[in-house]
Amino acid sequence: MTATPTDERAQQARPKRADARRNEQTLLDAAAALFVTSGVNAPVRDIAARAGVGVGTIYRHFPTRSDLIVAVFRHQVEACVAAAPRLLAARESAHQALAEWVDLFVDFLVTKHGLASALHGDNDGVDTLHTYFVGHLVPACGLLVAAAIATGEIRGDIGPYELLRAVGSLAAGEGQADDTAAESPAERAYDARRMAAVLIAGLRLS
Amino acid sequence: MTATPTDERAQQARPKRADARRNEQTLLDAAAALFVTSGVNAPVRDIAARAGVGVGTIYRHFPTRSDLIVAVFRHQVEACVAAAPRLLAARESAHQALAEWVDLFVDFLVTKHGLASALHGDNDGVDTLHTYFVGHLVPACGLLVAAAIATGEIRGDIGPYELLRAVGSLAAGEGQADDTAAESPAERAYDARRMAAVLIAGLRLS
DNA sequence: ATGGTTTACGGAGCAGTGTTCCGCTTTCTT
DNA sequence: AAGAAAGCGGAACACTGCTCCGTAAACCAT
Repeated sequence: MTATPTDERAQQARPKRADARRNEQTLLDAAAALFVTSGVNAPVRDIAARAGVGVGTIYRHFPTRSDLIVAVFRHQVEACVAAAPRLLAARESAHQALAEWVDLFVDFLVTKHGLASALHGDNDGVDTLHTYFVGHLVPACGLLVAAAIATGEIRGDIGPYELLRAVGSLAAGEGQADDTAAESPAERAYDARRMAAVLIAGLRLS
Repeated sequence: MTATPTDERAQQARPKRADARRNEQTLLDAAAALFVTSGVNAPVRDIAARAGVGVGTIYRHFPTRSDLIVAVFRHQVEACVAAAPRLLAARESAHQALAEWVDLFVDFLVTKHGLASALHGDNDGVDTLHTYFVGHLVPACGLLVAAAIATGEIRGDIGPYELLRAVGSLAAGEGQADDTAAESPAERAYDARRMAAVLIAGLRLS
């Protein structure tokens, strides 16, 4: 244990092979493209084929599908996290900031085919995905919730975790077979943003 | 087309064979039992094995998984439908009746492994399931919503269909890996009933 | 350059799904 | 009892996720 040089991983214990780095990026691009057209549950073989690699290569770089999804959406999640304090500072009311942030979050989820559903872990290795999202977004959401509680705008017995889960669930509902162009008054199509807004409204103290 | 006797199907054009009727019931029992232990996505082979029939027999009686699910839960859905007018008559406030009915509905969904998720149609032949639920529950929910709108208790721009979908989505969120026995104030575990209640509260006119 | 070592790749193959199809069995009718 | 109709069983196919290991590529020392 002399100086444990391996701890200094930042000093590239040994950089990955060139083709490995190239393949990782290629895979990310292929996955991102396929996620748009076929949703986050696109077959592994398809992603591999699109990237021009074998399936083994995918599993080496991204052991579980969650790892791949997280890698693809990392930037957008971080942007969402960063928006929380910004909104809080820019808006007059904390509740208003929370509402807008939730809208942002829902927008992010519904524009990715099945991302919200994937969060719901029907599958097995979804832990990574869930953990990542919770780990990053709960603090951001918590900031806004705490602020709104402090100003007495919303009830104090709802935690950011459950709120996030609820909003995520509402977002998962969108994207079904809903071609009722009729738009009749009482049978309006499902809109996750609207329902999320209702939920946030329900947080208010009477 | 003389008298078209086949139209009078109620007059048993020709009753199903005895073994067919027996198998259908056996399958329903087997499916119900397996749905409890393994969720509504239990493998077709398992259901067939438990009923002691071949997989072909399942597909003959229930062409899609939705048909089977609908058949298994028909009674409970009808009970839920029947509860709506009863609650409306028994409660002072329409909003209160709506809240209790939603609670009933959420309870029904969360006690069936993955039923709510199945409603969310990741799969293909979920149309039947979705159609059945919507067809029966939207009117029931609509009754309560209309009453609450009429009394001026809730906003008038939310339809029963989207409300039902939202509640179903919230219910789908429950049943994850959530063993946080800690129950810390801000990180409370997800409870679909609580969140559904918040949603219903959000319907109120300020 | 060259040889040896390490790293990474490819894709065949396994296991678990849903779904179809058709020869055989059971039931019903006469 | 015999023929016809209805129903059954499960092999077989298609499509998944995932593993494993022989082979190829990249790297490093000389």
